[in-house]
Amino acid sequence: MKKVAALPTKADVCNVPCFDHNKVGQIKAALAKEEKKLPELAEFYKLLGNTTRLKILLALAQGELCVCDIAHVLQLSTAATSHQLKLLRNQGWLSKRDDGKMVYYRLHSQDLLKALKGDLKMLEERLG
Amino acid sequence: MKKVAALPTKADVCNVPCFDHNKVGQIKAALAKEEKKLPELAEFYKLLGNTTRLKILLALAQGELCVCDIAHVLQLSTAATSHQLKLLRNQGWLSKRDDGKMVYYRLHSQDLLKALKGDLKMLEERLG
DNA sequence: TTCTCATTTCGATAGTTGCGAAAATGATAC
DNA sequence: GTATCATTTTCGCAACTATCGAAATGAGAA
Repeated sequence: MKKVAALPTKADVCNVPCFDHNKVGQIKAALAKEEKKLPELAEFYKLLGNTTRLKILLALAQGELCVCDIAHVLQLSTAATSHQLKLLRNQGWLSKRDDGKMVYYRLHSQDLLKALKGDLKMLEERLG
Repeated sequence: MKKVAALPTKADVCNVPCFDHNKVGQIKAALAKEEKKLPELAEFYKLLGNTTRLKILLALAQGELCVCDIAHVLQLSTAATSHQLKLLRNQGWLSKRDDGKMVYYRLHSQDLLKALKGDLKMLEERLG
């Protein structure tokens, strides 16, 4: 019966004639497994959905940099830069190295960069 | 002189001693080319930074679906579903096919799905 | 101590988002 | 024609989020 939680009563009979029980059930089943990973994937994409953070990643692709120099590349305050770096660090994409007063950041691995370049290439190559 | 717009005067002499002119200049030059593509890339990631839209894409990976069935898979109203579909369509990732009153959506190509699966795999495989 | 680079906390503002309600569209059926 | 149906669109909002400045705090260097 009630497969749809949001529409408690007569959802499948009266309100939504086009609703195909079987198909929807099938799709839901197929999605069930992948569904668990979607929040993490979405968080990942949210993190990358920002030009400042993308710029940081591309800058660090050139080698490690101190916060101050990153800030100058971004033309941003060190506080704001530090905040963005923290977001990237929190999801495990950056490593830091302390050297006296300075802190140097670098990419934790090349995997992210590879994915990023792959996506960019896909965007550039598509027709429409 | 004034390379940094946000810090009009004496930015490079007094306020920011750690600032390495050469390095920053190098990085900026290296980024110049890729920088133009970043807004588009960020828009792409923003679009994917949402579990509902990711779910739509995975659902359509199974084959074309009408709005109504997608809405049921998502447990969302048709209006809300239509809105999300439009966002995906606007960036060229979906095609639609009219059949009488119904409208069927499908993935415009498999490229997006491939990229998505690639990113997901990368997330799953990383150590940290 | 004092200076410096970096981080963190707080706060505010600006901006975005996701969706409901309702009107509009466009096709079918009667 | 009218009625109905699936979808789209417009409007608007309430809630959430993001980004950053200012200032306090850490932590190392001199």
